[in-house]
Amino acid sequence: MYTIGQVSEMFNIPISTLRYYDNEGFFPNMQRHSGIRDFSENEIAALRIVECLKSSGLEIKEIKQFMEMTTRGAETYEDRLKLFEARRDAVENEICKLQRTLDMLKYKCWYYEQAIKDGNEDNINAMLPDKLPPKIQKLYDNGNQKAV
Amino acid sequence: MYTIGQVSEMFNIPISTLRYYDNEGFFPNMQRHSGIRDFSENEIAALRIVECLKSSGLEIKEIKQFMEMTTRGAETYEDRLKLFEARRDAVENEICKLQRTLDMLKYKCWYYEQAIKDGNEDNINAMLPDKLPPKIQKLYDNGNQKAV
DNA sequence: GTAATACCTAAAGCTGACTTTAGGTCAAGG
DNA sequence: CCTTGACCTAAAGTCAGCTTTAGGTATTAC
Repeated sequence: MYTIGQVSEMFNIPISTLRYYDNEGFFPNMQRHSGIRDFSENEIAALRIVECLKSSGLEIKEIKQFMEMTTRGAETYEDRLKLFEARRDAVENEICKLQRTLDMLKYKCWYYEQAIKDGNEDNINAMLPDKLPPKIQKLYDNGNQKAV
Repeated sequence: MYTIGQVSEMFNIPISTLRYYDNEGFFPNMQRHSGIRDFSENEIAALRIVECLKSSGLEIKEIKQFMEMTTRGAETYEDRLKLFEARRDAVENEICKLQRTLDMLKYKCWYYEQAIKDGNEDNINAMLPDKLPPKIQKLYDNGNQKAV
């Protein structure tokens, strides 16, 4: 059993945010003693799922809906599976997108290293769009790919 | 040369957003003819950089500062390099974090597949926290890792 | 016995990133 | 010649996700 202050420290989440989450219904079974919240292992587990769903890009109101599902037991297993599958696919997609962003950023690092050496951007710009050194060309092309 | 409507179509960005970006100073050298914006290859390139910096997690006002730097020429090469290096590191970090999220989501998919087969979560919960099938255990452990 | 600390609520406030509104210009088509 | 469509501006509005404020209770520390 933990107090809100302890959970705040453990997870590095402001107390105000934990109370906000509680108001949103993220801890449907949380107990209280004389008004004070009791975070049990149950709520800790819920919070971990909340963090996971949040970093997968799910909105607060959708997390709320998921928490409602968990209170409805076995009849929502299928829906919950579908939700996690959709989140899994979304995150896989997001990782691909970030990989392209990363390649673009690496290209830009190379670009400015060269510009610093040369004192200007003329040499580099003369190589665009397809006469860059092979490794850099790859970063550049990959970084400029359109989303699928 | 493109009109705002053409750029909007090309990039799938609302016209209102392009005008907002212009007001924020993202196209410092854009020309106009009798009030109407002329997007040249220059602005197209700027927009690509904006998109890249945005998906790296940079805020609008910081993108604005970057655009100011580009207008100050060679004296800001070092600063621009530092910015891109910082963004590169941030995105590498974000990809790692999303990889952990992804493992957690995959674990949850397995979890609900099992729950559907079993009709309840009892068998699975009896395996927690360290008696899961090896592959699943890996996803679970990795997904529960704390950020570095 | 009073002061500091950790908890509580409801409601208002804030920030970022747009988007919508209300009103206007200008060129081409029927 | 008038209406349709694509452009323009400044300013107000929206939405998510918190955070702050104002006011209160309960326990421990000196």
